Amino acid sequence: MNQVEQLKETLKTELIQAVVRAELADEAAVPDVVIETPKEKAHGDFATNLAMQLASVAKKAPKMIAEDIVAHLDYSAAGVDKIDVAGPGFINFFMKKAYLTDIVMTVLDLQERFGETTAGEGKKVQVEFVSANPTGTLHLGHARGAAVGDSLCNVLAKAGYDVSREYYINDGGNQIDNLTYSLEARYLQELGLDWPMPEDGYQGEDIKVIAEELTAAYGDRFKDVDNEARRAFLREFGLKRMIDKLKADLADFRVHFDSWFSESSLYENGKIEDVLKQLDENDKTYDADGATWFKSSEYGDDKDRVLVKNDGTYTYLTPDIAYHRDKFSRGFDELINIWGADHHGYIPRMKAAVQALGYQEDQLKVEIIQMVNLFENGEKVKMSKRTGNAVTMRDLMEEVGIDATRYFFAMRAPDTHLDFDLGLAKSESNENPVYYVQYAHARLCTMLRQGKAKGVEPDQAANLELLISEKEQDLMKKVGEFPEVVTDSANKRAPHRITNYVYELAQALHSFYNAHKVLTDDEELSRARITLVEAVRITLKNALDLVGVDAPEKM
RNA sequence: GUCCCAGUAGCUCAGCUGGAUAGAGCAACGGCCUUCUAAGCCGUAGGUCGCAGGUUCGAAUCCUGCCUGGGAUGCCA
Repeated sequence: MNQVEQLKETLKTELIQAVVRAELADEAAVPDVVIETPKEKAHGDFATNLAMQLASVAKKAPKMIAEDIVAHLDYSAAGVDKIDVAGPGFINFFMKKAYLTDIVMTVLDLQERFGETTAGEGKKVQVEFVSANPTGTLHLGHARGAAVGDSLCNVLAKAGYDVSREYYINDGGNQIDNLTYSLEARYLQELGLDWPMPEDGYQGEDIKVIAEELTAAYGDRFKDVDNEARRAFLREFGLKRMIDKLKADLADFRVHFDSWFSESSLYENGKIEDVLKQLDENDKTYDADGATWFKSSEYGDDKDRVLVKNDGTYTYLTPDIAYHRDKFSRGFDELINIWGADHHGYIPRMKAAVQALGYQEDQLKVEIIQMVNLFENGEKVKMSKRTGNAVTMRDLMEEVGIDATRYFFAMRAPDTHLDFDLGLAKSESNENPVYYVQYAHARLCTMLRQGKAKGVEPDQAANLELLISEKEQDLMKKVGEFPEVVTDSANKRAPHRITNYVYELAQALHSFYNAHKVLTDDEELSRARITLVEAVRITLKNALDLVGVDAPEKM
């Protein structure tokens, strides 16, 4: 447990004791004590609404109750310096300041581990994200999903979950046949044959590029073989190329998966048959109109869903159910799926499937990534200037850079529509929040460098008692919030809380920087401040790591 | 029709398991570089939290209804 949590726990315990001593209520009758951090500094370091909550139990006015509690509180045990009763019955606590300097010491102690919490209790969580079809390039929505998914994984891991990242490769359906036929056409055209593209084939440049690679490597070796043999080869070749490209794009975006799960493996291992059998045994399927149906409406879905079509093939849902069963069989306590908004209507049937297989509904969590609209100069950007096609993830990375792209996507709640301002993301000015926070880190590094040159370095033995100004204390307080922010962000599966925090920390740093000179003639004070500077640097770096943004040492 | 998301300052958004005077950035206006990076800081101004009810000591936050914008609703994947 970190300082701030520790402090709050102690305060809670002492408050309950005070309530009992004041004979306001039995220990069992005391409601859950909520300790909040007031927005207003005049309202102290912490505050509680306990007196208001007790009003009905103690049958007294909240203000009187508050006075009673305060009168019976053991200040020194609670670490409290001063107390105010204010407003309708709030109790405001001004804490002894030693806890702030303890925070700095802890950061120096823990280094890159500062911010870790135990909220996840080691639970095994799998996060499946991106999972774009291996038939094309990654676009805006995928980029957002990648940024959010990866950041969420980082946050969950920091909060004590055992996290596994997985990409589901949809290589089983007929879109792969389509890919094969498209590649076949491009390949044979490359060899001079007049071979038509399939009707809804993939027209993209990437297929042509693969066809060129194919002829460069194999020449006309697959020209005069029978269709089946040629297609089997092209299928495998094309798929591998597409997946390699996805991996490369994602790696450049600093996103790495622990596993790439192949849909077609479910067919090969008979896992689809298995899951159909299990659903049948659980009495969750029936036959009608020549098809096999899943009784998803038993679990709140709008209607039942087809699993096996009347032509004997599976719908998309069927392998997906087998896939989720497989995930659980690998021992995960919880599954998180990050899906594009176009899969939104799919949630109830997947949750139904999970329950029909005997798992709890909330063991599967689905986060929806809402649409991204690109803007430049107030106008909507639909096409890439470079290619004339839809804007891809790689376009974004190249045009605005990885840091800005990842920061901007991590910055907003995932399930809200996002307006991405290209001009803003590209601008190297104070309008751009990415530069603001990176600049803060660079500043910290500069001070540390110059301090080192003068022999002033961070020191656990520094006299931090000297850090008594408002800006210094604000900064220490902000640093101390980090573990709570991590826990909160993980619990709510909301990585944008991290970018909010990063911004606030940078703000507190810049404000401090302008108010005080760190390296002065006063060696003792300089040492204390440079120690604080180091703690802030570590915290800022740790937080930026969570959202996959670089922390530069110079700008 | 049903479901989901959004509606908060001129713009982009935080805040939403109820709490004190609703926050930040940008834009506007006024200050601060002989000082560790001015990609920064300090200040001023800016609001019927979409509308109407309800619950509560207390509602941007919870409930109901409505309005506006976006999206989802296949024996496609």
